[in-house]
Amino acid sequence: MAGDEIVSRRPRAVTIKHVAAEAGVSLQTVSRVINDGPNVRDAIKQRVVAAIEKLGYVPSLAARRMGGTRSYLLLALNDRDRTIAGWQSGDGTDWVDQMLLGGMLKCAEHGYRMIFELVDTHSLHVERELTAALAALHPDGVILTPPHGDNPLITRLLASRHIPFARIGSDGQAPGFAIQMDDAKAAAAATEHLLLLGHRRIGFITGSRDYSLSVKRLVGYRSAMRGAGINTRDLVAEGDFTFESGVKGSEALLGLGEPVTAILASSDQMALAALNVARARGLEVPRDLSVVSFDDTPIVRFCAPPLTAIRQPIAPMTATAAELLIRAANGDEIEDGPHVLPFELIVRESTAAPPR
Amino acid sequence: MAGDEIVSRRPRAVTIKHVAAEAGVSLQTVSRVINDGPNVRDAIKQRVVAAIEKLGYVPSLAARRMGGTRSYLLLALNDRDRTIAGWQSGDGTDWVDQMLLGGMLKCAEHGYRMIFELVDTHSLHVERELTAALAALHPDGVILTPPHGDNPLITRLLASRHIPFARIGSDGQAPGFAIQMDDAKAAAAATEHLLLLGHRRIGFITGSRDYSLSVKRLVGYRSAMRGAGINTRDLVAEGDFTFESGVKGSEALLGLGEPVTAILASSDQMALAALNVARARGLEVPRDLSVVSFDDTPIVRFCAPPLTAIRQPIAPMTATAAELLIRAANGDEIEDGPHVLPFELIVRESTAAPPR
DNA sequence: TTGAAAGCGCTAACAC
DNA sequence: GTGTTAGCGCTTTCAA
Repeated sequence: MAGDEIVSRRPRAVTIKHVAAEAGVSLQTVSRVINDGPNVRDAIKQRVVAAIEKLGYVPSLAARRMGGTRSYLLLALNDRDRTIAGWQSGDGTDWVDQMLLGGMLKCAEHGYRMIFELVDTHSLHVERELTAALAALHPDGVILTPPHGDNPLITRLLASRHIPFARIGSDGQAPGFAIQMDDAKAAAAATEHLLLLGHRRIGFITGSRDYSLSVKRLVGYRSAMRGAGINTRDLVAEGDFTFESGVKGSEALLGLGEPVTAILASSDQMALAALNVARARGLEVPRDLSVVSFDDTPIVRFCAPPLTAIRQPIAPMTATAAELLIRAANGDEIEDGPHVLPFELIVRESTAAPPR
Repeated sequence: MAGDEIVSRRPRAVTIKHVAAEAGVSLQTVSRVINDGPNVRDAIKQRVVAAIEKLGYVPSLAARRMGGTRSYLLLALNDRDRTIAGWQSGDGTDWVDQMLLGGMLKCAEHGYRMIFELVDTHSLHVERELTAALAALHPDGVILTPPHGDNPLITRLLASRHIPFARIGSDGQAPGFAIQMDDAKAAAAATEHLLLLGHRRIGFITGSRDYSLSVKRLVGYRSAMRGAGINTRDLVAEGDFTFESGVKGSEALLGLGEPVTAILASSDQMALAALNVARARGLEVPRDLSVVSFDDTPIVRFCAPPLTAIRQPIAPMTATAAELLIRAANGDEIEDGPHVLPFELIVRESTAAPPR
């Protein structure tokens, strides 16, 4: 170990200086090459690139953030309570996974990282929590998932600080990039699928009021029903996406004087609940009752019977969010939204013609 | 907007300077308070804390990393191919979610963040990929999930750079903190559960050879069978955790001259495959065939019938990993491992006495 | 027990 | 086109 006294405690990594020395140019020139800046002759660029290759140089995010105006970080915000509850109960929802799939991979393409955080949308401290995360990380953009995109405390704070943000599954009439699927059209499509099978008593279980998309889905369902000349007065049950609320809603709809023959549920958990309630009442799905889910999560594919469902493009929406934010950080002009991504109606074995 | 010319383009956040000025002390004193350092009188500490509160100051991670020796970042590494394939196919595995649950929340307790990355364990570029992530982020520690913890290219690189790392589900005889459940004992427990029900022809489908825990599970199964005086010569099928390999393995085991009456599968996907193969052969579970899964993921709870399964403590293991790494970054002495966390055998409806 | 000075690795602004 | 300088917000080191 002779000579090792010279080795500093903090092992020095390859920095821009080493590259500059290796290529025989100034720091600034290396910086320009890294950032694809103008005013570098091709020959020099080659030399720098070669030096970077040779030394295996990768710039430090922290240093870039300190020197410059960007952090190469995107912050993805999810609702704390709902997310943790879902993880702990193992509810089988893959929202977060799909977000990672879309967001992480898109970030990686551009040298960005996506950092996941949980904040309490209902807490009085939302602003404090968010401020703290912003101060610690200085993200170049923030991705808001429902219901955060509909929370004015959050959107106003972000807007006032001029931090670009994207709202997934949230309305177009506000600051921030709106990225959505057409929830109304999706609900209408699901309803029409049931109408086409011959159903007329089609019940709808809504999502939580915190989510603007809950309303849009209800609107889509109502318009499809109205188009078929059916009154929906007694056919709507209020839910909040949870299994329990799905149980309540299903029982209400199946306990009507003239019970429903089909249930369109605004979440996978509520659809599963409908399945359970039906079974408890001796109803067979889809023979006696058709069920449609609004989430196409793994469990609705593996449950018995596999459920007909609307597939939300969560990964593509998150990828789009990341891309818009990165482009915004690059100073690009972004086309006006809302950015609407296509849904899919996936027909499986939980829907059939009504009994009789 | 008069006076706004003074506002810089880059909106200045609250920094340590502001806090120092507000409290009437030097930067250094504020830094000491933030870092819980020694040599600060209580009265002064109070003043600083009050100033921090008042201004809503939160230190910038990037600046702390630049100035000091730590980044307050932990890097969690997952296998790229397997993870992405799982996300895209919606296989219902909640490994990543459970890691986030355990890791993120533990990090948050200590002002740390966990950053998720995917690297290709089989690629020739593992080292390049990992080096790049290390250079960009300078994490204070790395969490390795299977099979990365068993990849010497990765562990050696980390060890040589003196970056603390934790290996989840990997063996104790190597550098890095080993965090595991007792895979052998778990396999034995599952086997004994089946033996107790009266089974003797118990088939086992192994996991991928890349994973050291695959071997340990096989060992546990074998020892339990040996204890019951049963020869396992024809009872072991090789799988790789995937559904397809589960189909193959199940078919082999059910196609034996004297077919198995129970299958212990090393993953949820393979257990599901066993269920499918059984159904295709007109076998009813658990009447004609018992099935035990080695993952307790949401789908094995929602499938029909819900599967008896070993529950791996993924969230607690990840939390432990994060905690050990953070303590290591704090310079604490860490007790010798391996750190073994308890598993659970959860009996559901897929296991019963053998036919006849 | 406190403060002052230096420097981390990079980018921005400007000079050449 | 290219290089020089200053400074980002902290921690470290050393002096007081």
